Amino acid sequence: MVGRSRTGGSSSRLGRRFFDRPTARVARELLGVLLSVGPARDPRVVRIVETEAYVGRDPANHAFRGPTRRNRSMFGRPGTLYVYRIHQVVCANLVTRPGEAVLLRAGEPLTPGLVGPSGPGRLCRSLGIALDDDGTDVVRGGRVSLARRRPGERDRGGRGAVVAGPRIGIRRAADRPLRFALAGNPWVSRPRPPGWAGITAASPRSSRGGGASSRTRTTRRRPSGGGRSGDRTVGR
DNA sequence: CCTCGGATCAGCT
DNA sequence: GCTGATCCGAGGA
Repeated sequence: MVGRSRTGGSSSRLGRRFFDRPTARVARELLGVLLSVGPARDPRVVRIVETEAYVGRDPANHAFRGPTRRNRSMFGRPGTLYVYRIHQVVCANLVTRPGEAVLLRAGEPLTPGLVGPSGPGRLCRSLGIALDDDGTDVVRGGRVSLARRRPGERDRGGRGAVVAGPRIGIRRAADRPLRFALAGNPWVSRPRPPGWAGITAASPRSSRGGGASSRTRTTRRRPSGGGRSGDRTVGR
């Protein structure tokens, strides 16, 4: 389901307007969107399958206490990339409105060889997103860009069922479900949101709208040795 | 300056 | 399922 013809625009690239909307909604609609990083001739691409919204008046939001040197990107234009470091990894967010953003938590690898895009830190490491990319405007398009589909590719029409739940690693996040994921997608990080299991597991008449679960593979296989680190220092 | 704790992840029980 | 590595940012003294 999902309107396949909402194609008001001609370009598949996400524009400023897409991001300049309520954060939770942007987070939800980013599911299914293609995220590309690197040179146009050889980009690393994933399909976003899990996100989290960080809204205003939320203590867990990095921008909660106003602008600082670290979070200044969060006050940039809608579509600005906010990359921060935690422990030893980096996480990427897309700014919606000033002081609010969407954390990219996981992606389904579309580029051969891409590994471990499950989890915000792994997603960045796999794609090659670094602190250098902080402040990038993905609407203008550069090393990092977002699109509904690949160039010349046909519209897939629909992203499948979406499940929501509390955010990961946030205390008292029980207020409302701001974590979104594609139901049944094997690349969604754990713990899985409520409703996830119901889609793939035991559900007599679950086959509703196409087997999102056709891929009965191990959730997180690690091609140790083959795919390699995927850490290949991307450009510059 | 010092303290606290984290939008994580890997590894072990 | 739980713990610890690891280290920087933010805030208070």
